[in-house]
Amino acid sequence: MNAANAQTQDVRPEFTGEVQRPLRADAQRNRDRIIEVARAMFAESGDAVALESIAKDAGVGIGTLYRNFASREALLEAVYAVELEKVTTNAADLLSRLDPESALRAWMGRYADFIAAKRGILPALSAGAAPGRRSTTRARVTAAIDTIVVAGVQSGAFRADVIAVDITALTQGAFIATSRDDGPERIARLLNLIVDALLVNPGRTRAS
Amino acid sequence: MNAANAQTQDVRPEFTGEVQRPLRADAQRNRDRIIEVARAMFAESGDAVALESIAKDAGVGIGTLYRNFASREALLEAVYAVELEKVTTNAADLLSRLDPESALRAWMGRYADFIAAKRGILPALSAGAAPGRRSTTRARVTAAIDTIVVAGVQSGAFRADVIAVDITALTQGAFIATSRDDGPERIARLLNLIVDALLVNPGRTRAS
DNA sequence: GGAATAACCGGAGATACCTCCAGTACGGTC
DNA sequence: GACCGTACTGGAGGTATCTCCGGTTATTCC
Repeated sequence: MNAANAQTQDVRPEFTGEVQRPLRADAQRNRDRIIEVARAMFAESGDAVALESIAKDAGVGIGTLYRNFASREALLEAVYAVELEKVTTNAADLLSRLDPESALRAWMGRYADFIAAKRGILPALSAGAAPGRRSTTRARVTAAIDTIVVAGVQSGAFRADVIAVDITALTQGAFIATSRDDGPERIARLLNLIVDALLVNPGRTRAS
Repeated sequence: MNAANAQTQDVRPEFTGEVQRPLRADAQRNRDRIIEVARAMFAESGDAVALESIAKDAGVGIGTLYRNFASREALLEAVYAVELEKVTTNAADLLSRLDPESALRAWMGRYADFIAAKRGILPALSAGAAPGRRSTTRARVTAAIDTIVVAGVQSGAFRADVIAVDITALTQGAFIATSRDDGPERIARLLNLIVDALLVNPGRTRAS
């Protein structure tokens, strides 16, 4: 059971925009309906909803749900993809108006707000780190961070030996390692520490 | 495993703040046997062992296992408690031989080695962050880190506004947010970033 | 030693996750 | 509009987690 074939190439990446091979019309309908129902049920009943009840409400069998979303985490990713997109695409905008350090802090603040509102996505973040899995969430977040990091390195504000993917790991790790009970100021402190670690000259921004 | 039992005796699941009566003799025997069997099976078959098979091998019902360990994570914590203790008690020793920064780096290295060897404990770390749960693992790790952090703040090497529990969160987050596939150098990079964030004058240790 | 009474046992059962595959129906072709 | 290949369906079933409670022991008190 543990030596299952990890090469399920049939797994379709959850990508809202582009489609690599169009689904059959009925399949696309089912897929859309599952996401829609899942979003509604997650919003109403929290993140502990049974996948079977989502499938039932969407009028499909559990098998159909699992064919589209290989795991609960994959479904979570798809459900929150639209809202996450707003956060990630914001990086370039922030960067055009702020210096890299401020942009990174601002971006992380928005990301933290998103996570705070959608804590149900945390299992997807954990799963994104797992060996075999592909996480589009993680890839998008890393891309957003990379935009800012590159700018910061070029401007000389950030250390040159820093990699965006490491910042993603630390940031998501900070979310996972804290709970809802910890207030937003706790998360803010952790994120500030992470940003401080990137700065060539961190002295000036240290306060609190 | 000779004197291992004495160590796990007082790690009762719930602490109510009151003095707790010792377990009944048969209950204590069962509890010890469960931990012993679990340790053996985790070591042999990895962390995906069914709890029912652990209970069976220990000669108890699944109900008895769950009465002693409210979840898989609680059992993992108990199993690895002895080895974790070696890591946490090491902090004071390192501190007596090294400056705070070096001690922290060395300690984190040992902690990382422990995690790498016992990756099965990671779910317990995640669970330790959950709202209602009490994690003795997390408390012990934080105590160890605190020892070093306090020394570093006093010596002026570390920022004064830093809290051990935040370092615990970032450190454990770094473990959770990476996978076994990421080599040890990946973890080392993340841990170094965390330590750098604490330093008042980080410039000198930055190399790579 | 022999009740009395907590404390503890253990496994059946409820629930959820995920897999598998025989059957169904879509969409291109003629 | 009928045919055919195949993409897709859906739910039964296997496995694991965790709960519940009638029954069984250990311990205490006489």
